[in-house]
Amino acid sequence: MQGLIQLPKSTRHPFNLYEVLDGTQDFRWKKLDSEWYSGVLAGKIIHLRQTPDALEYRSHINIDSLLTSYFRLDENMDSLFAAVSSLDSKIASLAQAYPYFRLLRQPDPWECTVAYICSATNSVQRIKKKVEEIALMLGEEVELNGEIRHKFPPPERILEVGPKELEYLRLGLSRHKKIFWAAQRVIGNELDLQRMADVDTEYIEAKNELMKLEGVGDKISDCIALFSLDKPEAFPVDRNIKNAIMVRYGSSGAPKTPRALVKWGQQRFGVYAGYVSQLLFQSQWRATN
DNA sequence: CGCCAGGGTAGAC
DNA sequence: GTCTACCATGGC
Repeated sequence: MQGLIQLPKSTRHPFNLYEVLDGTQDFRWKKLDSEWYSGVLAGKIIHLRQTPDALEYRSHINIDSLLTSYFRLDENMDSLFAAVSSLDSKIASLAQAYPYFRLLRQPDPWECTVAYICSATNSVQRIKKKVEEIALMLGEEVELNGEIRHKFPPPERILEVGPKELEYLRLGLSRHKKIFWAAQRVIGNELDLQRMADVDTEYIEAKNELMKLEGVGDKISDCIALFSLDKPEAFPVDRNIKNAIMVRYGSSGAPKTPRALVKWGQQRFGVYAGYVSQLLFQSQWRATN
């Protein structure tokens, strides 16, 4: 079927599909041609393009609510940025410099967890390649308009095939074992990702639970919490964020150790910390790519 | 060939 | 609490 979703009318922060999907948060989007993108979201294959005032999709079922949630189309970016801008003038100018900025709400915390375990010490291109290879090898096939993609394999599937199978993918840093152990914890109910995504589960509890996984420390747990668990106070700090902060605030305006930077960001930006982290990342990313 | 990338970890202090 | 060598792989 085809679907059409009217886009929110914001002049300051208009929606731009191509800017958003070119971002580095969700690794499974592919360009089909000059207009259409292909993705696999919540186990559904989706084709997407933007018309002047709407988001157009092809899929097997109605995914209006899935896409509205994913792109946070019900969120008013103007008032969000007005609120952050009032806290900090440097962030205010970043919001102006990156009007197409969007924070995605990824529907599958398991996929997000595996993807970000793969992200450590890897380039975006390589993460995309490896995540796609995991889906290709172990995920169920899905088809739309002649295009074949694969769902991201659930933890059950990882457990079923064991770590050996993943080893062939050469994920590096013993990640085949880390992903297998993560699947074990999820299936054994030691880690309840659905509960972590619940609004009643505090950010800090979700983060502590995630950090019990091998290969998940401060930065990656914050990425998972921010991107797929709806915890906006998460403030992932990597080299890009650190550099972006150093450039703007200097050594006297901000701390230098990663741990202290997390605390600094969260105290300064509160429930907007995650948005600010992504904005800072964006600026650094665009400057070096 | 060797060097580097760069987040997490264990072990050092 | 902080510092550092190491991890596995691929790009250069």
